[in-house]
Parts: sequence; C-alpha cells; structure tokens
Amino acid sequence: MEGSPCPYPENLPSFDAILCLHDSTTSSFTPFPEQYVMNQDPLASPSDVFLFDEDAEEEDGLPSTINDLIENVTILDEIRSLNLSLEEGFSPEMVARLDEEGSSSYSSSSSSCEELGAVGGRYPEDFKQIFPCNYGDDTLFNGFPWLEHIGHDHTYNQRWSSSSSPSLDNAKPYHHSSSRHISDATMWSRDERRARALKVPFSNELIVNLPVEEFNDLLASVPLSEEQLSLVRDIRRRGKNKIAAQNCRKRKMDVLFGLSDDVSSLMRYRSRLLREKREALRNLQEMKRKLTMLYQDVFSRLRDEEGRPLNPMEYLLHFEANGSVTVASCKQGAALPLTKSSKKQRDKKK
DNA sequence: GAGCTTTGTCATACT
DNA sequence: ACAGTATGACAAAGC
Repeated sequence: MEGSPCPYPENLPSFDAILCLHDSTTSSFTPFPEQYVMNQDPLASPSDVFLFDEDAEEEDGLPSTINDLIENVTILDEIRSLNLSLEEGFSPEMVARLDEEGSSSYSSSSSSCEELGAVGGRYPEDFKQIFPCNYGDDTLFNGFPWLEHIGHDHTYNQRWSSSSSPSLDNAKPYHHSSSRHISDATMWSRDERRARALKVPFSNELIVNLPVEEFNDLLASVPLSEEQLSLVRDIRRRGKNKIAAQNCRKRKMDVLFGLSDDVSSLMRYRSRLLREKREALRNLQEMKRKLTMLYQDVFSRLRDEEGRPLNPMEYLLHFEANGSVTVASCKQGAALPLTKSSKKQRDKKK
C-alpha cells in the first residue's frame, strides 16, 4: 500500500491554525496524523467507532469505559496473533510436514484430493528453534511489536528462500519418521515430491524463480516427457501463485492496519474538535458575561429626562456603524441618541 | 469433534 | 498469445 489516502476533509483548518486557538493545556496534542495507536477493532467501521458517547471519552479521545478497555486488550491479542503469519523470513515450506501415509501412497498421477488444499497449520515448536531470532521477538518495537512487520516496508516481490525449496541435488532420500523433528524429507512440498516421482532433473526453486527465457532454455536443454513438462509448468505456476498469495495477504493486512490507523487518527481529531467546541462555548459564555456587565455599567450611568436611572430591561443599546451609540426603548422603539458628547452631558448631570 | 487459523491451490480477471 | 500478478474462494492441516 502506498500509504492510505488522507481521509480528512480538505476544507478543515490546518492544525497549526487549530493549535493557535488552544491554550497551553491543549499542547499535549501531537501533530496529525497520529502515530499508530491500536485502540479499536480494526474491523469496525468508522461510523461505528464514532458513535461512542462524547461525554464518556477521555481527553485523548479514547473510550474510557472498562468494557472498552477490556475489549481493546482482546483486540490487541488478536492483532498480535495476526503478526505471526506476517513475520519476515518465515518460510512455511520449511516446516510443512508430509502426511506420512499420504506420502507413501502418493502417486505421480496425483489424486484430486492432493491437488487441493494446503499443508496448513501453524508453525511448530521446532520452527522457533530454527529461527530463534525471528520468532516472538517482541522487544524490537517499543509499544507495538506486532506491528514490526508492517512498517510499510513493502517487500512483496521477494524471492523464495532457497531453504524452502531445497535443490534435488542436495535432497536426501525420504525416510519415515514419527519424530516431530523436521527432517530433510519433511521440508519437501508436494510439488517437490511430484517432481521427484517423475524424476524431473531441476530443483523446484529453479523452476519457479528462473526468468522466463532462462526457464524456457532450461526446458529445451533437457529432453522431457509431456508429463514432466506439464508438471514443471504446473510447479512454476503454483510457485508463482503461492508467492502472489502470500503477498496478497500481506497487502491485505497492511490495508487493514492502515485503516485502523486512520480510525485512530480520526478519533483523536474528533476529540480535538470536541475540545475546541467546548473551549469556544466557554469563550462565548465569558463574552456574554462581560457584555452583561458592560450593559449594567452603561445603564448605571444613564438617566432619563427626569433624571431617573434607565431600566436595562426597558432599553436597548444600538451600536451604529459610524461609531455612535443610541438607546432605544423596548416599548416605544424610539431611539435616543447617545453620542460621546451626550454621554458626557449626561455624566455631567450626575 | 467443532471452530479457528494458516497456507497452498484453483479459477478468473487483469496487466 | 503467453507469462505473470492479484485476489476471492475453497480445502487441508494443525491447534
């Protein structure tokens, strides 16, 4: 993913401008967009996420109820488990165990059952021993180690690990083993077994990874039967597709995490806007209070024709564009000019 | 044994 | 036309 598009309205004020409106208590805002914060279900739609009660949220815009926290912990575990499948350097072929019985009964004609499905399953304990530095190293990334593989390092078109498809030249004869330890034989994929059964003189790694011209040269260099030729082409197609599927899944996860990132950022942005709204309302109340006091001050100095104080409830002040101020009776609507001079005169009367 | 996850494979559309 | 890529769907295997 080339970075998810910014989901924010273009007509919103810049954050610098927003920050100018804040007092010092709001300086804890981090620049937008936020760094990744996993605090919501990555699968939740934005509309769902934004429905939580505005009064229930903390200043940072995160849900504050215990239920939310518990839910978030669960989500973190889910995300963490997702990580295992995306660790760089993992090569499932390394640990794909042969189905011992299936292997012994395997024939080159390939039953339809064997044509479908995957070796499947999770990485065995042995795998941790084989790749101790890749497995479960949560200390690499502070805070969110399960995001290490994301890092938006899109190395999708990586070649197969050579160890995942050992060359037939180096292959040792398959022997049955009831041990869970990964033998050389268990590292062979079904296609490798098929190639071996048909005595294909190339390694699967070569078949899959060779550029098309060299691949064709390779096929032309050795006389192969139709069956062998067909298998080799299938192996190449399946190998390419396997890598494509791995990349596709990795991309999908990147998109998912990107969307989750957007949700987090939007939640914080929403929180910021709500805080600004509250601040603006506070300012409005303060201005109203000051205006009321000013009114009271002005009316305390005004007197009617008979020298009695004007009732603020019965008169209104009108501020003209030219700077003059008039006093209008609420009842009669007649305006009494209240210029600076007249105000002075009235002040003198006092 | 059901349910979930992971991964390989197939089919198909697209480049 | 062919090779390769992308991706949804499915199945197998392990947990």
